[in-house]
Amino acid sequence: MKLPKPWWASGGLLHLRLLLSLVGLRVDLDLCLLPPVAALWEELLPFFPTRPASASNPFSASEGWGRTPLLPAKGRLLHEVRALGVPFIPRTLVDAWLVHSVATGDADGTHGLLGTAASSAVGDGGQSASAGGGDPGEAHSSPLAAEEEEEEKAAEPTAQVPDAGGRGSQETEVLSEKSEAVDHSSQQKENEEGVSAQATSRQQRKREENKMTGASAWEAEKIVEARNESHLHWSDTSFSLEDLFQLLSSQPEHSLEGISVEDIPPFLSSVCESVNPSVHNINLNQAISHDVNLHEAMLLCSNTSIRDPSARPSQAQEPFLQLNSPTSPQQAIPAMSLPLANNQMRNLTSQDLLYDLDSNIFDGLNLMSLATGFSPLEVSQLFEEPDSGVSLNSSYNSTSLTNSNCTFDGTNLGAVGGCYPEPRKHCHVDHRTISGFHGALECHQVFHDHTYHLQSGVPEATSETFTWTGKSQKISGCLDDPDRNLSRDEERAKAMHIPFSVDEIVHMPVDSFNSMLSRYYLTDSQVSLIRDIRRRGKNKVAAQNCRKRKLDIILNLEDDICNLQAKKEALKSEQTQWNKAINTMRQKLYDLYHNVLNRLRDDQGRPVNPSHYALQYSHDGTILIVPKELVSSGHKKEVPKVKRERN
DNA sequence: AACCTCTGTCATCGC
DNA sequence: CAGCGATGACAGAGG
Repeated sequence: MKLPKPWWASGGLLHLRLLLSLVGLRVDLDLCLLPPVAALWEELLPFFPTRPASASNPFSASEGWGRTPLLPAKGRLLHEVRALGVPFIPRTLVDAWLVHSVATGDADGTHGLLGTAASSAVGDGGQSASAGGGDPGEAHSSPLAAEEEEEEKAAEPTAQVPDAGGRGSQETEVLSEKSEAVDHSSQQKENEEGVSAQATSRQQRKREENKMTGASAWEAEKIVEARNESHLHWSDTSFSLEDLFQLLSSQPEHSLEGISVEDIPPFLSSVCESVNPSVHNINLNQAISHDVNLHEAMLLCSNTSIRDPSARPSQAQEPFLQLNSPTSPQQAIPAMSLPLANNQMRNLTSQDLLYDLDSNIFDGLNLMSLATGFSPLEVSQLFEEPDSGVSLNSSYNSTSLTNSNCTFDGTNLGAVGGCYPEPRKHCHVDHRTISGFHGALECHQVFHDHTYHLQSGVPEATSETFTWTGKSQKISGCLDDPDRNLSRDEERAKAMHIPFSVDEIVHMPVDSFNSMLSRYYLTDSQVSLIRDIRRRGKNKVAAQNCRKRKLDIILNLEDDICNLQAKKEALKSEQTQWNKAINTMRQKLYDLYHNVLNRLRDDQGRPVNPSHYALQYSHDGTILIVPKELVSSGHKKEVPKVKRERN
């Protein structure tokens, strides 16, 4: 029978990963332990593009999607385990391997990953799993004998789906490596050659199966061990789609049961509902059939009602990269609405603000992604919840630095040229009152006029009329009073019979002043006094302007303090919201963790006690299911890699 | 009387 | 070099 082109060769594995992510099983568990996955496969399979038309049941071996000889290995392994009297009856190949390796005390090399310490651990786990029980009503009465029979049948030659350079070749290689001692690379190279490789692998498998049936028990055990080893290698690579089918088909009591979306772990549902509480039905079919990326798929439930995915096709792809992009921060967080306007985001702290936020928040996201096994992209979706209160686009009404016009250069200050601050004439500013401000948030926008009017030619701007405080007011009020108290210079000028007023002397232009001195006959003392009066007068105005500028600088600095404090408060509020979101995510992670562990079943269908097993995330991206005793006893490095998935 | 603020003045610097 | 503005420092007036 000519088999169709393996559809996983054209992106099927991506669909697999997408599906696993959708069902919240990014952690690569032993999938045969998870009946809902099989159910989900059954439901989602029609949406894969090149699914063979004849394969109405992908789990059926008769359609060419049959099981590999891995399953007989499992059967024999189970048989051995049962013969060893291990109380914990494994339901999966991995469990069988674990129990077998422990019970046989093979603690070295590949088999001894658990170590001797694992013996009691697994035993306890098995007992506790039996004792811990869970729901006895869910107990599956799956006789091992029937399973073994089925697996023995599965030892028959089955057509291996060719997969040029794919996982099929790896399996073929695995199956034949013990009997033929074929080099991996050469085998893979052969498989890449197409039909000839397919025929070769088939012949090798036949030979091995013949060996399996005809070999002695010792040989069979060696083969089992070899397969266990190869299974480790195989699991080191990844979990192929066909393997999934085979494992699922090895447990017919699970493969066809309970096909419903409800079997999907609640993680995705919670995510979608959190994004849009009104949307309760997850359109998984749409998510899959559209061949969307994971980000969009997880947002489909909300995109249909909230956003138009086509409106921002690029935003959904690399939000984190865009977020760190200094060019378009408003695009960086399209769905988030932090309480800062986009322009203010640029104006205020700009990239530093975003960087600080990113380093805190998205480090947290990345950490969470590490902890959960979800990508930061997926984790980030949780923060797009509209009810999270985290908003990047919501307007943040604060006085910005740009409005403060904190420019202290001489041009804006108007210092050069001797300008008076016009508003100061009409608005008496009590600096002590303003200085009493200690960063209260109710600080107002202060418009400081830094322009100082020219003194020259402006008689009202003289020292006598300048209404600053105290003495100046007294002086200005006595301008036209002949009995007013004269200033010292006025008194001196009056005593020296200077024919000009002090105001004229001070504010007269230099040329006019010089010509005036030349036109009148004046003694040297008079000229000296006139020059001193002019000098002191000008210096007095200059001192006033200087003090005014100094005051304005102080006021501007206080405004800056006010603005910065307001921003600080806003950032604190923002941080609080992010912390809430992180806590929400942490709780979801906790729930997901227990949800995954609760889906594990022992041989009697009872849930595995989550208190005895743990998901261990290693640095290389693998996720291990290990007994907690091993984790706590510090044998992490000896823990066998039950399953792994590489992102 | 002590303290503070305001103002004027001087000395100095830089343009 | 003179003129001028800016500014620190000081002193006196006034509160």
